[in-house]
Amino acid sequence: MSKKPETNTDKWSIFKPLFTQIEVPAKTILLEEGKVSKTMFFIEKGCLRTWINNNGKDITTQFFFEGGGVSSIESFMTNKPSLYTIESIEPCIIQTITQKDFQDTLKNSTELRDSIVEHLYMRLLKNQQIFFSYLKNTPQQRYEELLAQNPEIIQRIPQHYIASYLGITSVSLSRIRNRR
Amino acid sequence: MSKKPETNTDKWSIFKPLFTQIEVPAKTILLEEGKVSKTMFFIEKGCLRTWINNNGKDITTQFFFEGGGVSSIESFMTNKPSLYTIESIEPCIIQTITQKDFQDTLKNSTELRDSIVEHLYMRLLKNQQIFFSYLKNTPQQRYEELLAQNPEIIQRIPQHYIASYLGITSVSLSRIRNRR
DNA sequence: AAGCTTTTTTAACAATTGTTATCGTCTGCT
DNA sequence: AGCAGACGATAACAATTGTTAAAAAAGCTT
Repeated sequence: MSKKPETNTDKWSIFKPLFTQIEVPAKTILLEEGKVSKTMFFIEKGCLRTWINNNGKDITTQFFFEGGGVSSIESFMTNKPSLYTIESIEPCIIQTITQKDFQDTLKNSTELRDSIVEHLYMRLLKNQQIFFSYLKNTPQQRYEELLAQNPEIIQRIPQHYIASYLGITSVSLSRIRNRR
Repeated sequence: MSKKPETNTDKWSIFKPLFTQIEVPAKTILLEEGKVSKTMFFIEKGCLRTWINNNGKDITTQFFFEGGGVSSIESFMTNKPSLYTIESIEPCIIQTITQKDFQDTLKNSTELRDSIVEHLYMRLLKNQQIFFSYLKNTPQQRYEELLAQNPEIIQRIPQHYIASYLGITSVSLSRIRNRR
C-alpha cells in the first residue's frame, strides 16, 4: 500500500532540484520492512513492488510503474518503522529525495503541507477501496478485476507476484487462468 | 475502518461545548454508505459498527465502543461519499458534532490541525495493519487473534457480525468455535 | 548455443469454506 | 404470557484453495 500510480511527477515537481538519480538492478531492496523510511522514490523507468514477510514467504501488496511516487509515507513522515519492504522488479532509474530535504521544503510551503494532507485522505480512501474489494470478492473475481482495470500488471509482472498480491498461491492462480 | 477505540474523549475534549447529545435505539443507521458524512460521533454508551454492502449482504468492517470516536473522516473532511455505513448495535448515547462546527474549530487552531494530520498517519498505519493481518492469516487465526486481543468484542457482539468481520460466514465461524 | 535458474503448469490429495436447509434457543415486544 | 423474529448450531454436499511434487517452459548468463 503506497501511492497510486498517478501523474505524481507534476504534483511533486517542486522537489526536482533536490532529486538524486539512482539506477538499480532488478530485485534491489530500497526500503526494508521494519526500518524507518529515510528516502522517497519517484520512478523514472522500471517498476517496483511493496511486500510484507509472512513466515519466510513474501506477500506483494502493491505495484508501481513509471511516473509513480513510492514511499512508506507513514514511516517517512512519522519516523515509525515501515510495515513493508520496497523492492525493484525490473532494473530501474529512480529519482530520490531525502527525508531532510523533503521536510525542509515542507516547512516553507503551506500549500505543500495542505497537499500532503489532501494526499493522505486520498490514500486513506484508496486503501479502504483495496481492502473492501478484498472483503467482497473471491480471488477469481479479483483476478478478473485486475485483468480489466490494470492489464499492464498482468502483462508486465511475474505471475507469482500477482498471485500473492491476489492473496492466493501461484498454483491457484495458474488454475484460475486456465479455468475457462 | 475508523478510529481506534482509544481515549479520544480527552483528545477531542476541545469540542465538548459544541456537542449535541442524541440517544438512538439498536440498529439505527447514523451514516449511510454512499452519502457524505456531515456529523462526527463520540460514543458515550453503547456500541456501533461500520459495514459495507455486498450484494445485499453486509460485511462488518469495524466495531466501536464507549469512548470511541467514529466517523468516516475521509468523507467528513473531503466531502466525498463514505464507503461504509455506520450503525448502532445496541441502544446508544452519542455525542455529535457537525461538520461546520468541527471545521470552524479547526480554522482557529494550528495544534488541532496538526493533531488531525498525526491522527491520519496513525489511521493509515492502523488500516495497513488490519489489512496485512487479513493477508497473512487464516480466518481461524484471525478469530484466535481477536479472542486474545479483543475479547470484549467476542463477548458483546452477535456472532454473525463477527463472522462477516472475519471475512467468513456465520456457519463457518460456528464451526471454528466448536472445532477444538 | 548450452546450461542454469526462475517461472509456470499440472496432478493428486487434504483441508477449509460456502451453500442450503433444518432445528432449537433466546430475546424483545405488545 | 405468548408470539415473532433473530440468532446460533449442525448436517450434507459442492466448490475452492492449499500443499507437495514433478515436469515443462521461459529467461539469463557465460
